[in-house]
Amino acid sequence: MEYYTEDQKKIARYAKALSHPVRVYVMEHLSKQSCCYSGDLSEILPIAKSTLSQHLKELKDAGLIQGEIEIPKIKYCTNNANWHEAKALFKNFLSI
Amino acid sequence: MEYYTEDQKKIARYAKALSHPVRVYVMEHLSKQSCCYSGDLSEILPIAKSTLSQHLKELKDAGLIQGEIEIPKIKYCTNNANWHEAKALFKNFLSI
DNA sequence: TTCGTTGTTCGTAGATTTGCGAACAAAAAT
DNA sequence: ATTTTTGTTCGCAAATCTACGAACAACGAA
Repeated sequence: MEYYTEDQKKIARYAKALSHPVRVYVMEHLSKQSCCYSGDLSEILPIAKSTLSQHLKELKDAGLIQGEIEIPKIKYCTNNANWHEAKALFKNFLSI
Repeated sequence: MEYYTEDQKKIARYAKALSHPVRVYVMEHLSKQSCCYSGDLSEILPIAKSTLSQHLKELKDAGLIQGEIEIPKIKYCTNNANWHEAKALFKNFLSI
């Protein structure tokens, strides 16, 4: 038996990914410049590198961002397909 | 030192409130009929009454809903001021 | 080869979340 | 006074989240 729609589950999943100020910050940052390096964020945010890495992994697991190796760094960009899906889902959900 | 803006913190707070399918379901349900009773939801959703009560409390603590005593029931309604704030914040954040 | 840079993964700790049933509280109905 | 209805709170367990430093991996530079 399915009690929740796929959309409801997706909204909850994306909302969970955005349920921490660091991750909201990152997504907002990426909205402005589409890509950035972990090191850039690490200099700005008051958290350990390892903690930041975990937050980025959380966003990556939710599909909102993706990493691209650019030796010796990793370039993080928004995953546009999923980001647009998230936007559309929220737009509908919030009846905006 | 403030690292995150108030808006970022609010978005994270509201997102956290919406980070579970049950709570997305409830808000969607309330969007359609503005108010409902805990018992109504309890008949629909496959969770214990006590668990549902916790989810409603979570939404209440986040400010998205409010309860009104209507003996012997409690009528839950959306908290319109905060729901609109949440909409506006997400709208801006998602650049919709 | 050794060093420096970048960022992940590991190990750990404490807090929070999710879930349930049982117990409880408030008030109307019998 | 007892029962019924409605929903919360308590007590507990398991899982997840957040955070840190230390250790590690990959690779270019010296």
